[in-house]
Amino acid sequence: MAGRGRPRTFDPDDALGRALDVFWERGYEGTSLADLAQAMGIASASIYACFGSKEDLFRQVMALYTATAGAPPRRALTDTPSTRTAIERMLHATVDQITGAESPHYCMLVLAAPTGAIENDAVREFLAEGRRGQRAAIRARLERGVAEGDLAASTDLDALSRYYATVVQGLSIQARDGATRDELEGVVASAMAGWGPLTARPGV
Amino acid sequence: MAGRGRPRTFDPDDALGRALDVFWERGYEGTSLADLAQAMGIASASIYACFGSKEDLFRQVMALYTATAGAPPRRALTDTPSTRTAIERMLHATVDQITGAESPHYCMLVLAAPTGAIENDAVREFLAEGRRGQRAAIRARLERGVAEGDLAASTDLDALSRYYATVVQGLSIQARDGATRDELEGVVASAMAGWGPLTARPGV
DNA sequence: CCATTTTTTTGGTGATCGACAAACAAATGG
DNA sequence: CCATTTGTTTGTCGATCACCAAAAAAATGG
Repeated sequence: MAGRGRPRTFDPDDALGRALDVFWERGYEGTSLADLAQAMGIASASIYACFGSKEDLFRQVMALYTATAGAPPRRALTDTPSTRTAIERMLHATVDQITGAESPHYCMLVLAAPTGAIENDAVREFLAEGRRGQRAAIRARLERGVAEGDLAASTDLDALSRYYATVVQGLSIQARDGATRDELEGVVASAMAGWGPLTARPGV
Repeated sequence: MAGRGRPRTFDPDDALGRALDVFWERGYEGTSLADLAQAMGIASASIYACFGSKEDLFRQVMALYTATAGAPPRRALTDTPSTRTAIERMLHATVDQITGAESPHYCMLVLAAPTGAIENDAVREFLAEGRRGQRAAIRARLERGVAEGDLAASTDLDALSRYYATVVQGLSIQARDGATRDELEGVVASAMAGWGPLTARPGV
């Protein structure tokens, strides 16, 4: 085993983690290959040999990001029995994530590349697809609530899921602007205040 | 009057409007001076002579943006007697603004430069300051509601203003991802559903 | 030892970035 | 007509962009 040629002098997983740090701090377009090469401790030619283009590397970085930073909110959504509590815990997990001391205060899916040069359209669409996935996950959880009799069948799942997706994404802007964890908990509490009116059986 | 030297061959206000279009489409870092020069119909040297650096131009563009695109939500906030209706109309005006056919579907204050290279920190802070102004305007309107007896004095104005600012900013992501006007109206309605619980006098 | 395979190192590609200097053009004041 | 002032045109600056070719290095199989 172990292949034939010259062995790698770096750990690709470790290098990917360092690339994540840089992309997280500066966004997609704000990060240059020189930045990446320095942070990853390898020459840019090695980046191309191991990860492909800058865009390829970014997609692999986002896969790592989704698997790590994205896990807690996703788990809160699926692992909580009560639908209402599932949404609430998902929001709290999001706040936790974007106010941590270890990393920049925003969700990469939301702010790593919302605008930019035309040539990077594919990257923006890639992230937009991820965000649509966020909303789809929320909607799926609400559907499950209806199926389990936890939520009135008359609930407007489109509106409700989009509403909470909007809050999740707005939180990143707030955190980026310096809002504290406590302040964002207040936002979450406010966002949950509408749960009763929004899920009540109409006309009953 | 009319100065001494050679007269300008272009209208600065018109050129500023064209610069706004480009910055709006591609964000701050995604827009190059070549893009601007072409859209404004003048050489880049003329841009420097008339507007200063790229950053200077962007600040003037944002002043124009705030005065035009930013006016309807701002007016809805101040010109509506009922506090609740003022917030609601502000949200509707925002949805109107970011789903218009004439311009990209997002608020520049929110998405023109949320992340990017370190050298553009000043621009990001400039926009962050504008966003904090958004929330301050909402808060000021709520304070007025309290002063006018329209809102219970016990209302948590910090949390409430931050909550609606979060929704306003989240709407830009939703619109950018293709949400229709009707879908965003549903988000606004959902966001307003919490108004009653959030403004009720506690323990009464 | 040698051929093969794979990675690293080195160095540089053309393109584009924001910004500006110098030369030229068009107006006014005298 | 001429000096002055201001704007435009032209050309280009050094830096940086994403990307890659060529050569050298380090492993394996025979």
